[in-house]
Amino acid sequence: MAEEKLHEAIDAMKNSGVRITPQRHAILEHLIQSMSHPTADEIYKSLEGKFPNMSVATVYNNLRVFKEIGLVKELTYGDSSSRFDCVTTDHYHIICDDCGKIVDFHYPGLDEVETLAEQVTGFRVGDHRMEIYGKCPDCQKSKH
Amino acid sequence: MAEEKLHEAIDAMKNSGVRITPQRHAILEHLIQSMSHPTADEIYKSLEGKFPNMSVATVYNNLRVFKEIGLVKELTYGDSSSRFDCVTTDHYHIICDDCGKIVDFHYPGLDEVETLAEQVTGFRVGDHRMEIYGKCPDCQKSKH
DNA sequence: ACACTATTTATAAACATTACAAAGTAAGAA
DNA sequence: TTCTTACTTTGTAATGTTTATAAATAGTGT
Repeated sequence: MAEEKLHEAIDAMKNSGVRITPQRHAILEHLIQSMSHPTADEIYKSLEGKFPNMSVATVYNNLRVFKEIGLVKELTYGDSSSRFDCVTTDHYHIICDDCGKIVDFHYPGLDEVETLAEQVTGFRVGDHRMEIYGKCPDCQKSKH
Repeated sequence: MAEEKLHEAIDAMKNSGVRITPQRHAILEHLIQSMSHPTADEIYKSLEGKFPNMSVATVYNNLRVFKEIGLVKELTYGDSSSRFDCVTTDHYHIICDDCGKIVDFHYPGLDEVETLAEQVTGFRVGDHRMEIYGKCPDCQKSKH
């Protein structure tokens, strides 16, 4: 499953003429395997073991490359640092206001919204993002 | 119209026990009158004339206060700096991938999505945000 | 294996945002 | 009105993320 996605991603890179380096391989693998939505720094730290000499710049560079190919999406919430999410299936995120937990949330998609937006604004729409905010079950229990 | 909104905002501040300073008044006024979605720095610069001694910190401090009262929303896109939007009526934003222009876009709201999200994830939902991305009419013409 | 070019690395720089302490001021009480 | 107190502002320094740069390195097609 994860193997499969990794191969697909590598194929996408080949098709885009992007070189496959060990660092890129590892960053992608981490993004696919980790169920979380890591920051650039978290990725950097978690690969320190395998790549003691890897630079933070490499992480940022490659996340940008992945974004440009469309393999990865950047999530900019209120916090200081961006989070990165492997684009696999269409899904949205629901975020806890208290503890910051991010949970994937599948929804049919909002094609009608995109269509209406095109008509109203004259834009040619390519994409959209949505996040839902609330209080996760754990934080609801600990009502302080 | 703008006058009215300003008064409402000031009342909201009074009710929350937040002091009304000239700086806060000016920042709010600017946010309401400007049809754009300014960054903290843009607000700071545009008030240089009236408040030559105002600190950037004041702008940030007060934007945080306004956010806490619910008068203002912070918009974090891919760019480096956040943008701030006066909460008036429910609306979404459509953003040009090329030139970064932000256009307001009214839509009935996505209550069903919130409801479904509650059921699926167990969160208690409070809010959501959505942005649509595309190419604005101007940038469509100048096909480079 | 070679050559060409993209990529990595290390470091410094840029940038937005926050922290802090001292000076100033809004707002209610006397 | 004046006083008092706690909240705000200011100026500056610090923090933290992200980008720029140049030299060293390593993929990839031939």
